Amino acid sequence: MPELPEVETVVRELATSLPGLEIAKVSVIHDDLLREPPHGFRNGLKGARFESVSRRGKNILLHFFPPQLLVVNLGMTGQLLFFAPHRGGDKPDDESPTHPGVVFELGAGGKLVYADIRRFGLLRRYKVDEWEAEDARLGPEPLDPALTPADLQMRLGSSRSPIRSWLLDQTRIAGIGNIYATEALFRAGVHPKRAASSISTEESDRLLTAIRGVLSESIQAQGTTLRDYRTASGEEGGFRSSLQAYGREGDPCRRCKTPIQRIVFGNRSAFLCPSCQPGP
DNA sequence: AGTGTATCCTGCAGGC
DNA sequence: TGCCTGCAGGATACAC
Repeated sequence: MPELPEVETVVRELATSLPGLEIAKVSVIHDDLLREPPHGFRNGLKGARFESVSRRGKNILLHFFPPQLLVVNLGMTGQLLFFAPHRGGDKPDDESPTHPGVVFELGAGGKLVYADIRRFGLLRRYKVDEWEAEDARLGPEPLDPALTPADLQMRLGSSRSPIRSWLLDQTRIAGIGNIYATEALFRAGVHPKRAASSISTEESDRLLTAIRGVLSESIQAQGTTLRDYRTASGEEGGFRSSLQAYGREGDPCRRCKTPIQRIVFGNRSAFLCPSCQPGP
């Protein structure tokens, strides 16, 4: 679930609540979520003050003072939940996540909880320059106006990989996952198995428009909840009912009524309308 | 350079 | 009710 719109939603919420708060205590429940020993992680973050929150691709960037970053990738089922300080009468048990992985107790009495059922997520600390090196490995942001249709086509031009695989590759373009790749290709009328290099100028224009449309509409709806995704305040995203292809195998295409088809390649399901998205 | 496969892990839906 | 299989938003590593 957590693709660009879901991550953006979480980031926007956290950006209104975390800055200025200090980490009072760190509890690591599942150390397989980290890339370093838990004691180093705890000691490195205790006393750190949140400065800002931002996003890069599908990564949540928590910026601290003194300068360092905590970069959170939600994997498949990760949640980053903010709990404001309690007042009398609250029942914390009702809102406690079922699969906490790391708990940050905040100076003001609130807490930030990373929860993750499958634990494919990752919490990594970086020095600022270390992160810059990682950042440089990611492709451009699809919503960045600096990315032009001509840029996209130039990047596509050199690759013979299927366009769906190309879109999922974070080093080529950052933030797109299986749901939004599926939806954008449907909107653009491009078959998921078409070679990236075979995409025409007109098609890459349509594709970029479709990518931006589906991502920004989903951000408006606070993302897509299939099962586990929640915003930082625990809400479900509302974009699921707007999906036109993803998960709709056998259902009629909303444009032409042809049954939506499911195919599998690259170890992932792809959904398409065989009529609106003619084969490679 | 690409692709197919496997891995990490848990939970749920569907078939029997 | 229970057991089994397949499948899931992601990232990465491997052999070919």
